[in-house]
Amino acid sequence: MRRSRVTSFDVAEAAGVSQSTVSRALAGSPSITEETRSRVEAAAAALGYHVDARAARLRSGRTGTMAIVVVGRAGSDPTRVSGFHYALLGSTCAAAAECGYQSLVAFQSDPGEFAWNYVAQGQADGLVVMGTSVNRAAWNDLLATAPQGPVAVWGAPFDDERWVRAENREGAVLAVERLIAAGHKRIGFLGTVDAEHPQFAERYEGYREALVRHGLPVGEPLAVVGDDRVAAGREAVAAMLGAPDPPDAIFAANDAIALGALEALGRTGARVPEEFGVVGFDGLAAGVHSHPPLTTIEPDFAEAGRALVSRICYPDVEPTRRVPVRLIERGSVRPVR
Amino acid sequence: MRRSRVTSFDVAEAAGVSQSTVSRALAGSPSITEETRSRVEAAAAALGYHVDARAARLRSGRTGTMAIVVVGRAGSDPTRVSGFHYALLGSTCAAAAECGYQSLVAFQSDPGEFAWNYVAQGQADGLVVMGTSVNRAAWNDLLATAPQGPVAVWGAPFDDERWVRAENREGAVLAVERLIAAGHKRIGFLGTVDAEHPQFAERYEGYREALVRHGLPVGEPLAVVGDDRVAAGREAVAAMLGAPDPPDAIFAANDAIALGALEALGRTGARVPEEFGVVGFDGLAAGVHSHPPLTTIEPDFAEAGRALVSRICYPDVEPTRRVPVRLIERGSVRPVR
DNA sequence: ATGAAAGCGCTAACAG
DNA sequence: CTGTTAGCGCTTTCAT
Repeated sequence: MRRSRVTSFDVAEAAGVSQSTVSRALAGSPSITEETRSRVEAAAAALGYHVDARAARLRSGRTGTMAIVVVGRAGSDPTRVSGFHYALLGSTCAAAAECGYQSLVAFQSDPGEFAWNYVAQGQADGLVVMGTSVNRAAWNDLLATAPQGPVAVWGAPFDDERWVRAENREGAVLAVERLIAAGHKRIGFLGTVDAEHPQFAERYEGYREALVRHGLPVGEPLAVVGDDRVAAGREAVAAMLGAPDPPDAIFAANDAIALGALEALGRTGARVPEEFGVVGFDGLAAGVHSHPPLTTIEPDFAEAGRALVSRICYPDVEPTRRVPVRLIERGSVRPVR
Repeated sequence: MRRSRVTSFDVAEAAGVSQSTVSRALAGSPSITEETRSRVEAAAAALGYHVDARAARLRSGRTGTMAIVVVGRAGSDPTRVSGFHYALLGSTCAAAAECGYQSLVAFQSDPGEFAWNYVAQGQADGLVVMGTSVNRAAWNDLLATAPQGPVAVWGAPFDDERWVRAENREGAVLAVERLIAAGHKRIGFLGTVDAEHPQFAERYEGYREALVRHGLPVGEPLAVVGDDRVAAGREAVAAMLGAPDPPDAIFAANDAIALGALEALGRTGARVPEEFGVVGFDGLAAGVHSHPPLTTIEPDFAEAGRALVSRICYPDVEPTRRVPVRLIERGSVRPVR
């Protein structure tokens, strides 16, 4: 006859204390003698006891869990989520663990699977949403639902008080100054700049700022069309090179676009980095193996995870909204002379 | 004065039914009139009521949650988890959602953070573990802990009854036959084959089988050393090319090794794919942007996720252990003449 | 520093 | 088909 679940009462009996003492001892309450605590811990270990999270959560009202939603492109499966968002997801889970939180993760891309009310359902204490800005339906649904509890957002195509972002402007300045240092004079910007792409707009701002500061011509942003950024980058580069007075370097609004650009450049026979420079943004792992390897601006992922998570773990402290970035030298810009 | 949480009693009162009817109606019990159900649903919506998962879980004993642990390399952060495991993680979360399960995910790489007893703690109904086989400490810890509840495993360096794997042998046959079709005669195998690498051993088996079948010479597996597979692949290829009678094509045990090999090959000036063929295994996204793009064997990720998850959702049905694979033609093998 | 008692909000067994 | 009732196992007052 199999005994039912070991409860804190069983441990209490074995340790010769009350059930509430067991609870306190195992929860690390300071008002428990070290001696009592170790007796309780020994009894718990002997019986193979584990606090039942279901009961603890019901009673305390907290869940110790963070809901993390990764928004993908409409109609696509999680396999095709960008490496950037995977890295950010990983860092966010790690940051949550640092705060003693678990991570409930959901990949959502299509209407019908959108769900944000994890807090209302008692599944989590807060919500982190990250993903591609191109999925308007998802972001609109998030806006319309107005989930309760603390929320932190990365990648939304709108400005509100909940976002966390990379230092996009500063990163763009780094990128462009690197190209300038390599001797490039006509530097183009690859990326759509409009209200739907606030991150790209910030990067364009930094691009402009750096060029103006150095007295170099500022190009119009060359819009990339389509949700497939790589393909978009490929096509945009073709358009750019076909125009009169083409650039001799480009700063791409992100690595996916830059990777597409690199491909197209390779096909036209442009010599990168000897004659043509390329810098991306995001720190994509795929850029390590591209030809040539992609020089890029990488946000500090660990800090990004912490910034997102701290809005939920520490809702009362002033939130960090900007995450520092750094230049990763790989091989798509020639060495500084 | 803020009212406390809306409960099923409030909904019951508003709908003029008993509390248990509310519970049944919202849980989709078939023994509820459609008329009653819609009245309850209307009341619930009007009050903004959501079933409290904490209470439901305590009472029912189930959690509707799957714990997914991603094992990384010792001392590394989640940012450096392989793209393969990210894709598998995504597919597993998606498969869990298909079964109506939530996914609690944890990245673990170092002793001190290992935790497998999610079921004992009432956090999940089962456990999926995936990750790199090189982290012996983690896998040993898993073995030693023997967590309760259903468990499914991908990537462990040992054989037991819980693993799920790709059709490694069949995939290797596909890879090697593709190289043979391209006219290659001396095909090498890049990867360590020993008890710690059961997946590589299976791939070597398929490699051997295909070559024997076609009457071609079977090479010894060329061990790759170090946990960084890319670097290992780079070095192994150098060794292979330095040996007498070097191969004119290689099948790498996985894409990371193949990517390293491609790099080293490029540096030595070998012309891939015109004179030298390379095929990898895993379907890594980074292989899309390598030079040349990497031809590879890709497991069906969606099926992999389902196979893992079904061990937890449907513990009574005969589990699927093998996941089908397919050849992804990219560009590292020349066209069939 | 510890014990006694209450009750979190729900599901499920049992009636009717 | 619906109502009544009894807990699930814990955390947290309130005592002592």
